[in-house]
This record gives sequence, structure tokens and C-alpha cells, in this order.
Amino acid sequence: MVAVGTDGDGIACAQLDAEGTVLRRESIDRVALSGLARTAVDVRWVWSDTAHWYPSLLDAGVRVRRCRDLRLCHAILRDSTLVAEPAAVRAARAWDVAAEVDSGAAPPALFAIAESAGEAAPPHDLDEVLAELARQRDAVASAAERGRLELLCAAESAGALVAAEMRAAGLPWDVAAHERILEDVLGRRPAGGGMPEHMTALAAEIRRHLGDAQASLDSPAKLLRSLHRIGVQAESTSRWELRRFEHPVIAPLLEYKRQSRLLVANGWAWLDEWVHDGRFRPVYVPAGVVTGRWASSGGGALQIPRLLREAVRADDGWTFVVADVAQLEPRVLAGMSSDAALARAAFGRDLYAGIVDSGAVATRAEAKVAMLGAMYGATTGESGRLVPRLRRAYPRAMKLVDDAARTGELGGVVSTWLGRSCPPASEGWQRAQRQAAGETGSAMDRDRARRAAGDRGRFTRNFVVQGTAAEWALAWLGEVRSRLESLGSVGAGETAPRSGPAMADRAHLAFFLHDELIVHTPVRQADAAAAIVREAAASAGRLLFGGFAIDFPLDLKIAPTAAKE
DNA sequence: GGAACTAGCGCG
DNA sequence: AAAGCGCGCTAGTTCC
Repeated sequence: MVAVGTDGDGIACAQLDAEGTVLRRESIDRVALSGLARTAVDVRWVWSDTAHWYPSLLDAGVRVRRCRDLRLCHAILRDSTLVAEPAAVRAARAWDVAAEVDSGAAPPALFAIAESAGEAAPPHDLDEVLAELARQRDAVASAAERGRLELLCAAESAGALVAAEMRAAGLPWDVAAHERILEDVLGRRPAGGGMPEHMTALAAEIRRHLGDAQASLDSPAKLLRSLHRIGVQAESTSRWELRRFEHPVIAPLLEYKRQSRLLVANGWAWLDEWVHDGRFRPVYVPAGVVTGRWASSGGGALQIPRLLREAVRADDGWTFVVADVAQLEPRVLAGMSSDAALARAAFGRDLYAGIVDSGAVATRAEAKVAMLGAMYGATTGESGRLVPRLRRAYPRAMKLVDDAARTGELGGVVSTWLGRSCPPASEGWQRAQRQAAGETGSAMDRDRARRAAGDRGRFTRNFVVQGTAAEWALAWLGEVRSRLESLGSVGAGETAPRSGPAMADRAHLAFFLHDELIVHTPVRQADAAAAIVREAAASAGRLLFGGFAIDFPLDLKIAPTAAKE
């Protein structure tokens, strides 16, 4: 291990043995740091924050193999109920910082390590880095399931490397294809920044039906009043609500909303702002979601509409491996609960078909809403009605989510398979429960408290499943990343220079979204990359669930665009 | 003129 | 045909 941090005005490195004892410490300049990282390939780097240190190394053309991201691991260990002695980690409040929210306007300059003023950041000082590393080692050592926490910290740190690398590489984006889609759907781009052709025509038609040439279509409150005036008594202007009414205004209005959404979220302005030199480079925020899922900041990376997937196009001579896991969450639930019956239904491609085959429900559609209902906490409607059938068919799996919900309703904390714990009930939540339970609690207080308890129960019910699915995905991602490394580089004539100096010479991850990933690969490495993606999925399953036999089949294709056929 | 809010809809 | 989890983003609105 080599820890790196600031030291006065400069940078210093400390070489550590396996126990974390400092063997050597020396000042180092930034060029020498990237030189060291380039040559010392087997080192695990210990640093405050991957988002702070790694981009400049990538800009210098250097990948690192392994790291420990102290900021991310701090958050895990601070909150995990597996840690028996969390006091020291919890006391180190300087590490309680969320990810830097970089607007992403420009990649950080080479070796620019100064924080922008006022931006929260973890301590980068080497002495403090070493102190935090020691605290974290002690915390893990005190844990009941130390292997799980170690695995989680390693996977989380590997994910942080992937996030920085994917931003450096970017997602190959075909601007012309995107513009073709915009013109197909929206019509010609307005010259002076006005409304596109098709939207203009739809707006005129809608206003004619509304009998008001000035009607506002973009303000929900005003639009609702206009609809009421012509007898459409909708309660909101949402798509689901509007669909219930039969009136000639509805169809053009729904189409207008669809187009407006595309224009506003991913129109020409989005292209100008977010796609440069044939790459979309969003900021990924590992563990940005409370469950451990990634978030993103800027560009809406996690909300790219399916319609635009065909604008995701590989470089010349390169192609994609596009893969996603079918029904990840129920599979993970089977693994966590060792529910052999659910695991049996999960063998093969389609878990929902497996549930139907087991006789628990009659149709695939029923299996799906029932399973989602079980994991989200549905109580009413078709979904709520079907959940009891799953309870009979898969009692172990259902007990796990039901127990998580019960714990949450009572104000307790639940944890994922590898030990990420959910936040405790807020002060306001507990106050509401006390208020309702007390002598003076009114019916309204009790109602409010019951609702809050239910909300928290559904949150904790879903937390264990969503969070463990995020852990499986991190393990998959990390395995893909390290196995791609072994593919070796391609010749100078075959590189993808727009992917950045550190990523251009071989197959690399280009996109990740909860349960799917895209590898951008030279055509001649595509088959090998696809095999790696499959092997990594199997490996992730073994890593989390050991000998328990649960399948994680992939939908995988090798194709130059990300469009789903 | 900006912060904080809601509505609505995209993704899993 | 829609209630049940987690997000980010934009525009409109409200409030200071």
C-alpha cells in the first residue's frame, strides 16, 4: 500500500506494510507521483478521495489498479451496525463530507488539487490520511462480519476508480444521429430559439380545442384550469390522469408533453452543453444514493431516454458490449435469504416465468407486479392482492423483506448483505411516534405517525434489496474492470484517442446504470470483452453468496450502438 | 434577483 | 390500469 496526501505545500507518499505500518515516507512532486503510479502497478493506493486525486493521473495517461477511497469507506464504517466499535471513526467528523458536486463544466486541470473555495472536502493531509486509515482498520477489526465489510470497502473503492475512468473515457455519442432523432420527433430546429415545428403545430391544435389562443401549456396550474373550462375535470395534468379522459384535446396534449420533455431534457441545448468531441462525460457519484447506488451530477446521465440509445455509437474500428442483468433485485433477494424455491424459479433467463412455472401465480405480468409489490411494500391494488401468494411460495425471501419493513416501522436500522446500514429514523420521525403514543395524542397525530411508520417500513424493506443489488453490481463492475486490464493494449493505429490518454489503448467501461453496463472495445477484443462481462457476473454472484446457487443471467449483445432491438 | 418549493417525467 | 422504492433535471411558482 502507498498512501498519498498533502504535506505542507507539497505532496508526500508513505509506503505501508500489510499492517499499515509506515515503512518509508517521502516528499514527491506531481510528475514523480504519476511516474510512480505508472510503474508501481501492484500497489494499492490509499487516498482521501478518488474524485480528488485520480482525474489528474488519468489526464497524465495513468491508470491505477487498486485503491482505498477513505471518504467512501468512512461513510460505510461510520454507519454500519456490523461495526462493534465505531466511536473513533464517528468522531472523525472532518470525513463526513458528501461527494464534491462538480458541475462538470470542465475536467479538472492537470494536477490542480486546490479545492474551489468553500467546497466541502475530506482532509487530504497525509498525516490525517494515515490516521483515518488506522481508525478504519480498527473499525473493521471490531466487526462481526469483517470479511463482508472488507469486501464492501474494496468494491466501493474500485467503483470510485471506475467512475473517474468512465468520465475520462466518456460515452461515445453520435451527434448527427441524435440530431436526426430530434428532427424526426420534434421537427426542424427553430432558427431563433423558438419552438420546433411539430410542437408549434401541436400547440396550435391544443389551443384551438381549449378555445384560448393564449393558453399556457407549460404551467400545470394554468393548463389544469384551461382543461376544466372545456369540461375535462382532471385532477392533475400528469399523463396517467389525462389518459382517463376522452376528449379531442388529450391526444395532441400528451404528444406535446412527450415532445416538450425530449426538447427540454435532451434537446439541442443538451447536446451543446454535454457532448463535446463525440463524448458525453457525465459526473458519476458513487454511493450518491442512500442505498449505495450511484447518482450522477450534470447531464442526467442516469436518465438517458431509451429513444436516444441509438445515438450511443462506438468509434470506428470499435464496438460495444452492452449487458444488463435480468431481474437483479429478486435474484439478490433469493441469495440473501437462501430461498431455494425462489432460486429455483430464478434459474434460466426469466425469473418471472419461473415463478409462473412454480404455480404461485398465473401469468408473467402477475409475477412481476407481485414481486415488485413485495420489494416495494405494496398494500393495495392488484400488486398488494398478489403478494400473499408469493409469501406462501417463497416464505424465506418474503420473511426477509417483511422483517426489514417491520424493523423500519419500529424506528430501527437495517443493513445490506455486505453491511451498509440505512440512516436512523430522524428526530422528527421519533417525535411523531412519541406524540401519537402519548396520552395527549390526537387522532390526527396517530394517523400521521402511522403513515410515517409505514413510509419508513417501505423504505427499509426496499433498502436491503436495492442496496444489496447495488453491491452485486459493484462487484460485477469491479471484476469487469480488473479483467479488462488483462486484455492488453491494442496497437497505436487502433486506439480511441477521444477516450482520453489513460483509457484509449484497450477495451474499457464506458457506461454503468444500476444493473447494466457498456464496454467500449476494439472490434478484435469484443468477443473477449463479452466473455469477461459474463465471467464477471458469475464471479460477483460467488463473491457475495458463496456456495448458494443463484443465477445472474445477462442480456448481452455486441453491437456498435446501445439501442435495444 | 435568488433560494426553496412543487409538478411532472425520464431512468433503474 | 396503476400504487409501492430510489434518484436528477427543468420550468413554473412562491417567498424573501
